[in-house]
Amino acid sequence: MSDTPTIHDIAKYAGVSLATVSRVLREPEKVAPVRRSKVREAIAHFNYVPNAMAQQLRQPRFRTILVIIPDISNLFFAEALKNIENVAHQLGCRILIGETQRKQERLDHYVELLTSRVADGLILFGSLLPGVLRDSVEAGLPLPFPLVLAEGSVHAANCPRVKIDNVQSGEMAVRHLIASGRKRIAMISGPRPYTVSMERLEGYRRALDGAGLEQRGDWVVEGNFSMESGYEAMAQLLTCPERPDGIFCASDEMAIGAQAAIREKGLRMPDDIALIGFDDMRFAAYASPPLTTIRQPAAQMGEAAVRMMQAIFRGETIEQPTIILDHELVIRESA
Amino acid sequence: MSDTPTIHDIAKYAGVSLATVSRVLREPEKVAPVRRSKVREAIAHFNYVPNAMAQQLRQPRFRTILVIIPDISNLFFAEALKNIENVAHQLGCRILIGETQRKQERLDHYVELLTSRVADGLILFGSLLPGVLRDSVEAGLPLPFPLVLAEGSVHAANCPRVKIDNVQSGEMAVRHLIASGRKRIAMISGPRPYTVSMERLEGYRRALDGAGLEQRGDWVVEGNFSMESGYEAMAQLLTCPERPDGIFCASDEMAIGAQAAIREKGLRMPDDIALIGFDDMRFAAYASPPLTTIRQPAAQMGEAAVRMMQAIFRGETIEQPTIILDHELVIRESA
DNA sequence: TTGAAAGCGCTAACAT
DNA sequence: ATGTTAGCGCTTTCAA
Repeated sequence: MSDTPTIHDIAKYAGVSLATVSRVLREPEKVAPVRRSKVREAIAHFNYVPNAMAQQLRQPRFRTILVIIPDISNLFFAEALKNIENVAHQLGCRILIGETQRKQERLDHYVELLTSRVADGLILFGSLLPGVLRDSVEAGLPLPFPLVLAEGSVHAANCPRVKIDNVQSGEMAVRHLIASGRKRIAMISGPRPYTVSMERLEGYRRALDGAGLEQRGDWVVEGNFSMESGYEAMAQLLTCPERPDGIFCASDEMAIGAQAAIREKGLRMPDDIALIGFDDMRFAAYASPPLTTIRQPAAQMGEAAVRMMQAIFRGETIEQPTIILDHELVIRESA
Repeated sequence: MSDTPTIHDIAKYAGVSLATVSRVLREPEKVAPVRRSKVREAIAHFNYVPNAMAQQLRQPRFRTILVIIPDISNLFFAEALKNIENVAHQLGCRILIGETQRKQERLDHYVELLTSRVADGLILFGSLLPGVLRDSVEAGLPLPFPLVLAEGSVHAANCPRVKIDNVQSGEMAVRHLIASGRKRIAMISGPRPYTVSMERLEGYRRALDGAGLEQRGDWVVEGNFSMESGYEAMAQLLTCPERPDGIFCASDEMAIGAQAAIREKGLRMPDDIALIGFDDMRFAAYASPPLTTIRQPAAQMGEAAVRMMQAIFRGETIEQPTIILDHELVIRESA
């Protein structure tokens, strides 16, 4: 924790000018070998590393991407994040992570990192929109900083985004339930204000309409994507006069909560109740019974988002401003 | 994405000097109301936000903490991280997160953020030690930057750290198994090189010794903390000529994998095999059967680490350089 | 090939 | 109460 050496120290020690030290650092071939090694020696001696702030100030390079997610302990985001880190690493840029806990205030706080130029671009997961962006995004106005929307929940005019087709995948899930002969199909949906929730619910409705199956108000109960809420929603569903024989959960977490409620009642899956989740997170295969689910490609989503951001940084025109990734039905044993 | 205004633009627009603008920003009461509002108007007009790099360069405040964890999709770390974010927020400092995936190379890459002063301090989870620190930490030499060790796995002389007592908690887990009458107790341990793994294993040994119970080489199998490895380790344990009737898993993830293997064999928990995990992560309560486990206070650990870092920043002398947090036995249904 | 000097955007003495 | 000025640590013309 001793005092940090600056370029001056190096210059003095090596008996050269600041400019020479700087050159050794970034275009060493332009410095005579003798001095070059003198400088290198000094650098080694002081254990010198240039101050990144100062470098950045003088010669701004795009480099830091802020990634905002609603909840860091949600495995879907964790998985996406992981790949974002990986790809960003390769591409030589830095990742900053912010967790909003779905609070507007925290989101806005993080977004200050962009306006104050600590970060150069934003990859935004979740359904909240930063206050500063509210007007511009909706109206399709130019944005104050590079932005990529991920998981596709915010309604934004022409902003680059990467998502899956939530209504189609919701429909696919419910169709699978229908194909196995279920007639009384319920849904544990995501929280109401979020578009992902609404889209998956829409998929559920379409599948039911398509098959001419009954739809009842008390067969749709709203959770908040957590296991706890899944458990409670399922408990409630189990009290319905017409007990459902198939359940579509808008997230695997909720499905795992629901499974616990079903097991507690001594009911069997899929015999008594078939259950399908959404995400295919790491735990799905180890659930009891192993969870049938719709796979959302978290890793790919992360990668695509970073690549889009890079393209924006480079000033390339984005040929495909919204990328829709493939979802996939993963059949295990719960349905 | 238009050109960013600087303090000059504001000054010119408001017809005042740079200094006045700067003052309005940080000590507004020292500026006459008329000009103050003129400046504020200009700020609003340009939508001006000071460049954080430049601020930081001029007036360095300790503010950014780098948190390095092995695996972001491991819920234990996710949980700790969450609280770190929260506390740091309150304390007005920024968090950068780095994931090493247990690779020395990635760790060292992240540590450059410290030497180049993008970050001001490091909270290090996991058992890897950055290359730059190897000598100094072991020898107890002064460190090149503020460091707090969390989860207590690295052997470091007198570096501030926060951990739990892994051997005692391992012992507690196994004692619980013994108390329920188990005689043939196996362990699915963490990976060998890590001290946390070794300490929990030591706890297992002590408990067995204390009770005079048999210890067999094939009753200890090594996993890597993942569900997959837990599943495989359990499958292996199930082939032992003397089948264990109690299992201590060094992580809940491995325990959940092990549960799947046990269920597949049609064995019942805890009747045929009692199982105890470690961590008490979010999924433990929803496992089948709900997992008995040792609770590791992830959130507290995060909070304590941040507070220690703050103390170092402030130059306070740390009265208690190593904080040992309490673990706790959480009895559910698997043992 | 090298060095002097002018900034990058901001803050804080020091004057006034 | 306000403005002038000298940096923070670095990069990059521009001369030499």
